[in-house]
Amino acid sequence: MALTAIKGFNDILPDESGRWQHIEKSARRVFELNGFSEIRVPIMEKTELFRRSIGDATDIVEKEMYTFTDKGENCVTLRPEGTAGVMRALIEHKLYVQDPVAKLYYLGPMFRYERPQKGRYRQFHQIGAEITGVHDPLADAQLLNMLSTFFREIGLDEPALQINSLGCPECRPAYRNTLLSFLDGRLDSLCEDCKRRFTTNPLRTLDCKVAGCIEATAGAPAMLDHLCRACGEHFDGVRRYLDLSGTRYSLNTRMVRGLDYYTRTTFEMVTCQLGSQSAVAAGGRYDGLISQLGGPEIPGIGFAMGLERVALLLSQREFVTTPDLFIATMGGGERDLAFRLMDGLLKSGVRVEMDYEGKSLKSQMRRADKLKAVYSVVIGQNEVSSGRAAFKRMADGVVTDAALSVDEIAKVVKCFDSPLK
RNA sequence: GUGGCUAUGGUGAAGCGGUUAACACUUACGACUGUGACUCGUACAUACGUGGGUUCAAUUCCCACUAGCCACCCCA
Repeated sequence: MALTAIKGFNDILPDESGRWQHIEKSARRVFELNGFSEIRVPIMEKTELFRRSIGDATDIVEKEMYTFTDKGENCVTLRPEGTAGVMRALIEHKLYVQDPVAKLYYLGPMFRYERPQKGRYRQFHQIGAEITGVHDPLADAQLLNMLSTFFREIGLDEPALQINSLGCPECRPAYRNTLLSFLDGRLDSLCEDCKRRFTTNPLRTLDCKVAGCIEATAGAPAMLDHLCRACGEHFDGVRRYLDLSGTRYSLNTRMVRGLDYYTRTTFEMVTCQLGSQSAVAAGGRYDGLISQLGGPEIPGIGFAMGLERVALLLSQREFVTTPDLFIATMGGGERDLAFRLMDGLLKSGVRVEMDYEGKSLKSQMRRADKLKAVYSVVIGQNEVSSGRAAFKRMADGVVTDAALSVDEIAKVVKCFDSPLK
């Protein structure tokens, strides 16, 4: 095959797009119910934005970004995540002036140059939501509750919510030192990766999957036990509100984050059904990010979920739209009448299909069956002269006689319309 | 960036040195010329990822490349 898609860039074919639309529609409904508005931001930004927000030393910025110089000599990057662009827009348009609290959601493609594997591609899609301008843990809890509700709405019991707190610039450094001295004594029993992480990102060791490391860090100090007073109270507040709203969660004191901007509350929706890509959605609080990007001191919290992963969890489910009526014709002059009827029915909201190429009646009926049309009708000379036709309900073969007018046909077809449509 | 596995039609696959490259699904047409589903029949890979090599002979063995998948790293 001469021309193929780029590695890690996938087509979403018609048999999958229904599932994607189901996810997107549900997200919009749940988020808008919670008072979130959609924001649409560019998929490319100045590279500087991501370096400043995600963190220069993170893997994303160091080796995974699609960065290039455009024809005007600007260094630009295909967005590897959504929060940075949304915060840039918030600051650029001073959205916080009119309303100090912003609740925004976005959806669209993100790009990361990684080695593709299950549930992880170079172009992938996220739906995310952000609340800015609220310090109170009530915001954290509402966001988490909304996320859980979303998963319930699309029909998934999994994934499960896990939460943690990463503290703030006040208490994290001290904890980091505590952890370092703990690990220092056990360096020998850690895996090669973790030995490297000891200097680069010691918190990550808590998240290591190697058995030896899990054993060695069994009694490791947890950030949760080392939070400063303010962070501790905040986290207690989050938990209290989660309980009040009946949002189920568990603590995961070993959860860490890949982006530098996170503070305090962090969370993940995890599943065990997706191999190593256990996080279906993740996020946290980023109280320092907006000021770091040149905006005012405004706190924020948000999450992003990976649509490919959600779609994978939903992959057993069918999402197809079927025609209400298939019009078969005998050929010749009836096709004009059939086409006019189809046009009228389509305009009144009835999903109609008819044969395009003058195939045999048998072929047409087979097609009606394959498309899972609810009704079929054959129009030939008899029907043209009588002005009536037999509408056959495909599921059980029951036939209803009706006049060949848009209104009459719509009545027949609609009365069988399931309330789900 | 590092490993492992795999590459046969629209799809799922059998074949593992000489075959008309099975079988099933899908698709098309027909048996049933004004009615689908079930059944039956017919048709549908000059072709086995690409390039080399071994051999009288390679889809089958070897090498390289490329692609895909899975895992690591990291992440949603």
